[in-house]
Amino acid sequence: MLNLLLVEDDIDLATAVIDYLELEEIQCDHAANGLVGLNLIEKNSYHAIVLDLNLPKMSGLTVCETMRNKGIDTPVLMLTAMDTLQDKITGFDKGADDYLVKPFAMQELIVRVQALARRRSGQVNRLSLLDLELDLQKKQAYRNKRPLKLSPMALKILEVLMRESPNPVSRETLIQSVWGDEQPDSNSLKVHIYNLRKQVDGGDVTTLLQTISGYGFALKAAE
Amino acid sequence: MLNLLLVEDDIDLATAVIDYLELEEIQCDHAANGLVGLNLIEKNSYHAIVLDLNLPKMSGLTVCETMRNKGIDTPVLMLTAMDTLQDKITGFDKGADDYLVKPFAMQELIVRVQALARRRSGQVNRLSLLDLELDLQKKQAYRNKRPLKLSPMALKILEVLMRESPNPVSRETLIQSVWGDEQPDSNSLKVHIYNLRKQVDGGDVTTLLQTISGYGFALKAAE
DNA sequence: CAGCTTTGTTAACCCTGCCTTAACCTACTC
DNA sequence: GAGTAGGTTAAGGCAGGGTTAACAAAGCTG
Repeated sequence: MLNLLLVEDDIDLATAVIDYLELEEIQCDHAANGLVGLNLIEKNSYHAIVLDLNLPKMSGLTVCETMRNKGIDTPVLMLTAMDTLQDKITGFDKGADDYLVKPFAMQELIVRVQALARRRSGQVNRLSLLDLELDLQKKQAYRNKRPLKLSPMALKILEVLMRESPNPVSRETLIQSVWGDEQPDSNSLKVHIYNLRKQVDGGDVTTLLQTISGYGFALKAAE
Repeated sequence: MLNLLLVEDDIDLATAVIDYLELEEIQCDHAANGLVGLNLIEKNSYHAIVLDLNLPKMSGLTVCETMRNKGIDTPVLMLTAMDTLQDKITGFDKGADDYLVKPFAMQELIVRVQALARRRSGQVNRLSLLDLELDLQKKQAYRNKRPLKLSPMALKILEVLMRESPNPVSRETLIQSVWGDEQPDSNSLKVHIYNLRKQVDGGDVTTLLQTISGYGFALKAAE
């Protein structure tokens, strides 16, 4: 299920959007000004953010720019009445992923947000990275067309890594997304990574599963 | 440099777009019908695809749907005169990432395509200073496009310096922001700065990491 | 249901690479 | 030429990551 944040000071519009999203079974937090929005963004993890630009306390542009500078890459859809070309260019320049001008059709907001969130929360049923492929329906991965023998848990880890590729995934988020809340209290992850690596990179020339020291792991071609 | 595919049967429009993209130094292949487009998509790898919907041989919607089913997840921007809500919903449903209605401003096409491509390549948030760049997601810095080999601690130091650039940072604040409260009681910082400098300025003409005698360090071009 | 296989967890150990530390070097100042 | 600030090197400790094996749990199979 999608988990959004709406940052919008017009209460009427905000409740309308939230009500509508609920019908679509989309969970949605709400912040009424820029500062509160930024705090929520830093504290929580959302699939996407719908951001009004004309906000009290801190403008939406500043919110977006600030979160990007802090390394938060959640997709942002800017929602505003400012419709000149220059406004749009500025919005994308500050790190927006999409830009929707008021007034808008509720349905369009929804499909655009879903499009933004889609890559991460997985409607795609086949992922690929160079010669590494993952078929999520068959639960089968291939390296260079050769099928890999992966345990269910190794598959989950591979899926998370491939979705984030080429960005690294921290140990915590990896553990969180694979084990959920109750986590093994030992080096299980190390062993799974080891086994995964043996399958993915074993015997092949180019190594894809890189260790990011002190942080986590990343799937990408070595630099 | 970006590498796009434009699938568009209106030759006048296509050449106009391509000419414009060239001014922005964006490389762009062109296909005049859906089938040719799909072939190119399968054969090559693009950063993003601009797809007209009303095409000879095979409609843009079919092209998009087919490539998604084959596991190709290149971002797609649909470009069409069909502007009803239902058209847009259908477009996103078939796997589009963005949807732009004709007529459109060339600049808007460009910024939207760039937004799609940068998200896919994971380059959403970067700090940069001349030819020195820091990708906060990848936890990777580049000098003149060459990746730098930095330890986790060197990376933290670089991040602090880049955020303050071109202002100098005092030793105390640098130590405070990297080590926090319990600090090494020796010349650790000196060594880290040395290693950092070797990576950042090593072998390059312009030095960026300047020493402010008696105070600290600054990242900027030499006077 | 017994025995086999597959999978996940845990512990133990090894090893690499990072951080610290100290010592020495250089340049500049008084 | 001693003092000081910063630069350069090398050594050692240690943590974190890699590797292995043993065991437990769960699934299959005859």
